[in-house]
Amino acid sequence: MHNLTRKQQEILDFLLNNQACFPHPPTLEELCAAMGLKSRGSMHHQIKALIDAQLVEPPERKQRGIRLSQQAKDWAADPQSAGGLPFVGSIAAGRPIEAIENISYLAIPEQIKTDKPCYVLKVKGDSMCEEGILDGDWVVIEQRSHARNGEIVVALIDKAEATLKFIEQYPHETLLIPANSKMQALRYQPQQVEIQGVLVGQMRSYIHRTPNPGGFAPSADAGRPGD
Amino acid sequence: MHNLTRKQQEILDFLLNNQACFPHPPTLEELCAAMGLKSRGSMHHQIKALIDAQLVEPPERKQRGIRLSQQAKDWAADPQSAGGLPFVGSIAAGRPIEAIENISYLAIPEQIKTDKPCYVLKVKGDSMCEEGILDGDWVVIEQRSHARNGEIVVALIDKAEATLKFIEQYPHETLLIPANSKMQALRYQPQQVEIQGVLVGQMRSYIHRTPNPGGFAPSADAGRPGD
DNA sequence: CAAGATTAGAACAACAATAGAACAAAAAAA
DNA sequence: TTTTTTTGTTCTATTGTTGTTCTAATCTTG
Repeated sequence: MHNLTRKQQEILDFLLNNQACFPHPPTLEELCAAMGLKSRGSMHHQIKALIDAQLVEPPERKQRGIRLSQQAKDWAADPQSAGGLPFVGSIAAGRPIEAIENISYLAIPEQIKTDKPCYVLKVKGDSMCEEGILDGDWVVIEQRSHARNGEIVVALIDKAEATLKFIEQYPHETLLIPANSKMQALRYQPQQVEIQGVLVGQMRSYIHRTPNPGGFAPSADAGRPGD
Repeated sequence: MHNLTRKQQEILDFLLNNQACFPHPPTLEELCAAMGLKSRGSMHHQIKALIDAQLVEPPERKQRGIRLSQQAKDWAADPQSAGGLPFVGSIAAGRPIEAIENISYLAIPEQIKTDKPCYVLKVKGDSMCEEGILDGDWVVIEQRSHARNGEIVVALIDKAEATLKFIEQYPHETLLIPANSKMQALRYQPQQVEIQGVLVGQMRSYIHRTPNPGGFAPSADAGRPGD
């Protein structure tokens, strides 16, 4: 996350500190003037880096000036949560993602996330239990809109329901496959299924967990030698 | 671990104490000026040692200034237990814990650890797969020598083999119960089993994971309609 | 003294930052 | 509408900065 050069940091700090000074988002030229540069191209080079770092909104070929991303503003408001990933809500098969009100940030170890933008969801339900993803687990999702077959994705179905499943995409249908032998794979038209991210990490707390959850209670007599 | 020379310690202290003074991470030259050296090369010689000691981020030929590693910052915040947890090795059922040479420290989220001393192990084997603990997962273990029935523990058997299992302790025997229906519970005399810690957290990376691991591959024909 | 630590200084390669030109899309003006 | 201006984008060449390596000299410590 902190792979900014010193100049990029300087520009970012400038944008954060002088946010109020500009009535409208500044253009490249205005920024050049404000920071003493003579070439728009040079400034763009720096801004591009900030866009890649998700700190400035990508303008998508419109001309509306340089605007800081929400992430950058959050980061300024709460430097503590720097590097943390947003915990955006919980996902239960068959419902929209249940967003939480106060977005909090979790410090996620490098090992279970990627360089790209990620977010965290809490899992509800057992549709992936045979993959070791249980009710109450956190999952780290890399934000992207495409996936390879066999990956586990957050899929939005008919723009209404969100679910965490294995995905298999074929020309004329998309399969969403649970990891629970009691459940069936779901068939959809490709255009019904919108990928919202791909699973890159998972974690679980055993601190407030009931000893034997999830229907996988280890029955003591399973293989228990007779006396 | 800390085989630093005097000068190296001095520079490290300087970096720790003056962290706030530098708006951006200092360059070698700035550090020279701040500490009264005249040669970048000399400063680099010292910084190199700190990089080797994992106390300064390796810049990988980028130019983003001298930045302390997370480990160094944690160490400063709490010299006793350095924020991150020690990753001490891997545990496979039926073998001693396989210690690794260079103990590294992982930053573990608050949510999956406790206030008490913890350490991290990598899991090998599928003996707990039905509890959602798969081969290759990391587990966070709270260091203690007793457990309640139904907790998952790191148990040392006959002072030789280590294993991760559910525990059930009775006056005259101790059961170590896997979460894998293909495996059997193990019976021991209480004095044969030494508890080395209790599971408090777990995490998993899907980044370098083969799509369908662990014998729980989602068979695409489970519920898949015929074409 | 001898070994190791520290330093200055030069030289180098990789990277970063810049200006400037040219282009395309959007917005504004005619 | 058409024309003009603004704005973001891309590209190249140039310059400056930074980390790195090396050598030799100096300092410290047992």
